[in-house]
Amino acid sequence: MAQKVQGTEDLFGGYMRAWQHMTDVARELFGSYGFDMIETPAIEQVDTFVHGIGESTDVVRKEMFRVFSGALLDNMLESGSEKGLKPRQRMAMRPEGTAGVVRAAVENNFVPQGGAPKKLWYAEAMFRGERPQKGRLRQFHQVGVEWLGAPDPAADAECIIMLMEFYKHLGFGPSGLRLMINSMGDAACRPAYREKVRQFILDHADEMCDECRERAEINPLRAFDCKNEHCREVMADAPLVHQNLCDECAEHYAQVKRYLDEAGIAYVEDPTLVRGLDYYTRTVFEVEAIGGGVGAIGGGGRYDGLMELEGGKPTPGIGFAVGFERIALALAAQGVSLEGDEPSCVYVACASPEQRDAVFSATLALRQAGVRTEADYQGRSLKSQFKQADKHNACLCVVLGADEVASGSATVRDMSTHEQVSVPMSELAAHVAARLA
RNA sequence: GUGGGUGUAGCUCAGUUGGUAGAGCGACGGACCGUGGCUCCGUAGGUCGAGGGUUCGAGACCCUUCACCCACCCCA
Repeated sequence: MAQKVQGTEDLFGGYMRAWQHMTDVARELFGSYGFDMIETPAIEQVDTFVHGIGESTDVVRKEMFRVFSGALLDNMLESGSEKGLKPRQRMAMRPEGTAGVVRAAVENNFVPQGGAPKKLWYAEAMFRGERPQKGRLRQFHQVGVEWLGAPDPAADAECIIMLMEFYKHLGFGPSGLRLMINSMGDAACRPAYREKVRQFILDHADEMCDECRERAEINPLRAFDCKNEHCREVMADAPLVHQNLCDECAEHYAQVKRYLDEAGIAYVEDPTLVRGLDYYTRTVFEVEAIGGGVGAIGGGGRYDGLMELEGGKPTPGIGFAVGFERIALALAAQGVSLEGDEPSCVYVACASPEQRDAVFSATLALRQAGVRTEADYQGRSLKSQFKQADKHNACLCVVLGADEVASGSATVRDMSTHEQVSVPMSELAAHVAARLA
């Protein structure tokens, strides 16, 4: 039997409705904050991700699905190298949303010199070549926002407020989430801090794991996240970012916190919070679901240097992304289901096959009146048709039998009260539509 | 990439020291034949993931393979 690709899922039924519900909530909430929807291509040039996400990150180094045309791939296999390919021939499936949106912003000049900020949101599939496990797929879905051209710390705070509001609308209780924030500094202070941490690790190299020694050169800040207990102990004495922020970054961070306090947003400051994508500057944040065992269900931050990395003019930016699959798991762990029932409908039944044509006419009229209508297409008995009506969540059942057809009427049964009324066929659609309204 | 686990009816699973498969739920049908959700009765569904081996005989044992799940890493 044909099989789906590892780590991918078919979205259908209640699960599909859950994803749609999430995007509906996003459209409404983000729309009220002035965000417009954007859809960027699922494939981009590799360089778009390398420049944005960072060459040293795991996401870029080993998790991107590279894409080549068949002919190109044959040539590469023959020559044993992808050298000589033009940049636009080197493509990858997007592993996250920000790089592509920022690329689109550069290309379409969304934020012209002196122009107003651009606020965008998206709901798309992302692709990462990881081993699947709980809350981790190779093709998964994210909803995210990007707010470009707004350096004000109010933007950071509003982003976080909107994110927390989003979780609330999806059904998370106030105690079900933990928001963590941090500042990573900027081009003025991060390099020096990074060097301090690098030096610290090198000074304690003999006490730390191999991985952390490697991290010293590649991404020293990541050593704070090491799972090795001893490394954690050592890193507890490492210089913290808060004492090493430049004045501008310190004030920005303080202002963000003041705004969050005013909005009544609970947060935990985590000086070791280091997001895995290199483009972040200053404010970073992450949201964890308490229980459910899926870890982070959303995160984001400021990326004031990213537009330049993608070849645009210096333009500040901030955004976040949340994972649909993980949110569904986390909510389920808290006893909340995102999955909706099949919407209710009107079922048209016939007492015997002689009335099949009348059923056809009635369904036609009902659907033209905008009513979600179901009928039998297997020649089932009337009893069985009623069972089907139940399965389809019918609120009304229209019955057409010999008597009804003879008198030009229809029997309309209310499925919950069992009340039945006779309605002239010519008024059926209007009658049903009125009762559903 | 590393480590652990599981693959038996549509679903969740049981299958005892090897004797060619069962339950619950679901589906379908029926309970005086133009009326559902409850109850009762009945019916149908399985190349036991795939291939090979040991054996008189394997769902159970061995090998190979595929798929999925979980954990590490990293992240949503």
